Amino acid sequence: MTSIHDVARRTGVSIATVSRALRGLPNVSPRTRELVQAAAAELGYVPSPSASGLSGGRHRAVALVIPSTGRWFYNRVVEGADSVLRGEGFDTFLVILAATMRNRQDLFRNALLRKRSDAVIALGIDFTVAEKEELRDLEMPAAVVGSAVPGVHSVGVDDAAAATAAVEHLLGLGHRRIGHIGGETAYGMDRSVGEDRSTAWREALERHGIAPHPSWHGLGQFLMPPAKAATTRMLHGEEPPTAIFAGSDEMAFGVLVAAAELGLRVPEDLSVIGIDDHDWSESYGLTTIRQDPYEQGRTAARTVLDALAGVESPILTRRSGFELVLRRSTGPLPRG
Amino acid sequence: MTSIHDVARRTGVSIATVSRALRGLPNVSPRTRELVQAAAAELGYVPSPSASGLSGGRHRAVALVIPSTGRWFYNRVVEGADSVLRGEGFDTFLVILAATMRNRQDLFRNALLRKRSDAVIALGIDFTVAEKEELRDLEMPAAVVGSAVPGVHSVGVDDAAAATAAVEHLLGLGHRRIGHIGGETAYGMDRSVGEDRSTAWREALERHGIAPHPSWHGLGQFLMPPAKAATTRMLHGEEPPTAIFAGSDEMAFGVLVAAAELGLRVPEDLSVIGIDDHDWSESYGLTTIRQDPYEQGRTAARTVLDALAGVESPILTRRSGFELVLRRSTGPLPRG
DNA sequence: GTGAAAGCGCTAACAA
DNA sequence: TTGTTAGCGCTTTCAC
Repeated sequence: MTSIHDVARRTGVSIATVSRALRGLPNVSPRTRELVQAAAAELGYVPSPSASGLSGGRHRAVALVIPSTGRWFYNRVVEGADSVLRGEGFDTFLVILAATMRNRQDLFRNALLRKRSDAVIALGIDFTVAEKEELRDLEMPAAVVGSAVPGVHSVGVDDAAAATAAVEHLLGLGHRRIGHIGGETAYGMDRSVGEDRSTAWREALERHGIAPHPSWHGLGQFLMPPAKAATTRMLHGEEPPTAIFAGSDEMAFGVLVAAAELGLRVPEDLSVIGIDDHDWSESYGLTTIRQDPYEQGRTAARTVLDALAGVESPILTRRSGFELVLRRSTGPLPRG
Repeated sequence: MTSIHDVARRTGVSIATVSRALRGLPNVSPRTRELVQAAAAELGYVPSPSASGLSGGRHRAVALVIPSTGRWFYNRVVEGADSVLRGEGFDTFLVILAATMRNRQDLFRNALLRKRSDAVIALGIDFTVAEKEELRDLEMPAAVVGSAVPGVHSVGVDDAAAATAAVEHLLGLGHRRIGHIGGETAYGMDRSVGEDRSTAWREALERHGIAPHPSWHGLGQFLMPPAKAATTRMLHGEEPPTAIFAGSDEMAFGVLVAAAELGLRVPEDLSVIGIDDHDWSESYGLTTIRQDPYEQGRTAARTVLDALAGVESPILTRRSGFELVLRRSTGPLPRG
């Protein structure tokens, strides 16, 4: 494993100069810098993260905290964040909050995390009050993806607006009995995302003078199987809806499967809309509100990287865009 | 950030003793050890991975190399591996082989990876010959999940056997026109997994005197959308199959969606079987060959951890189990 | 059973 | 512009 000394020896300069040259610091003559860079490349030298972490406090790693690996959204964010991090020479290490609460004690106060990484990106997590404070008081850059935490950088769609757009689409098609499969109860999930979407659904209906029937609100935990089950129950209820707004595309898939099993045609008998534009949505012909988690991950990564570089942007809550994608799963309310 | 010195001061012993006590090394009196452990707990002391990495060469981290985050199988393996790693105090850091080849140069020779982690777990990767050698010659423990690499620890199902079981199931139901949606062409994937399954399909048919029609073999890239597209083409061909064996459940979902769109009833008009037992398969009523990637991840993690502890097991290729899970997507060939 | 001291490979003053 | 030096927080001889 070649060290900084090897590069120094090879170039005839001191290790301090090698360090400066390689990190792009000033006070290095262009010629020296070139020489050093050439030697480093030739020798395949890569600075030891342990050593620089110890001495300079820079570990060249950021922690990515996710509730689980099981949802499309998280995976996309992880890939997005990792792509810019790796591009800048940072490693990404994963903190998966398993179903067991164990890993979650003092989540952000956790010394290991702090001793190993330079920044934290946390996604879609239903933070406790204590955790929000920990996050805010963390002595390193942090960003959250999904929901806003006061005092911390965040990226995400405006959930209320996105959900409203979905419901308005159904209302515009003439539907009035509009059900909703929400995700707000899942453990460890960002509660506010699910709640904001559900609240927006309810309020949109009420604005149009519709009082949602209690059976129109099902709980899908942001997962396909429970969404399917909830939909089946809903469609068996009295006054079944003619349209369903699912809080995520994965839940919308569950709605579609449930409908198919009951022999309902989509969109003739039931219109379905989701949020996300999952990789599979086009194949399902699912109408949805598209958002871009990959880009959100990239933005979060850039934010913490900027902060590490001293470029502290004042913008705290960043809203990423969304758009309605029309496909085959929604249609006008048939004249009854 | 409390350091080893704080613990030493608090206990009145030297830092060397603290180090020994905490790591469970011999030559520490029981009483001292207790005192040290108590003080460490009280102070919330966690050894700095950078420092121990630098001095002792133990980083307490393992690299998890995955092609992408987009497939269920990988995610399950990652969660499984992470669960045991974290349990032993190791961090998991991710190396995602993006679609761009960039990250892949000298994959396992990559100094950064070696300077940061104690072991490597690589999954489902279509290794080049050079990479297989790098992996074998790596001066740290390694394990692969999915396919066997000669000379390296590996875990995975016997793909040929699992695929054969799937096809035999369809044959047993009387089907003879059995199509296959395979995954062997996807970039960056472990080619042998897809190929082994496809070969097994072909051989099973041939053993029964059936010459598979060329149109019966579609390419699904281990992803749902291309699997759906390939299925649609296959079912539109001459001599459409009465049953389809998909190389993974995600591809089987694509088959189901394609069939539904064409108005085919499952299993009356088309039987479908997959491999995996994906989280969603039960909701789809999909008959499948179940395997357990979570457990495979755990096994891989234990293997490298054992090796790090000096317990080098001689078993190189570990076969993990599979079983047929009967659901509603397969049925007897209707008498034509 | 325990401590002192030398390093691991870097970064960050401070000199020159 | 460059080099020297003192750590960063541990592990690991080697003494005691």
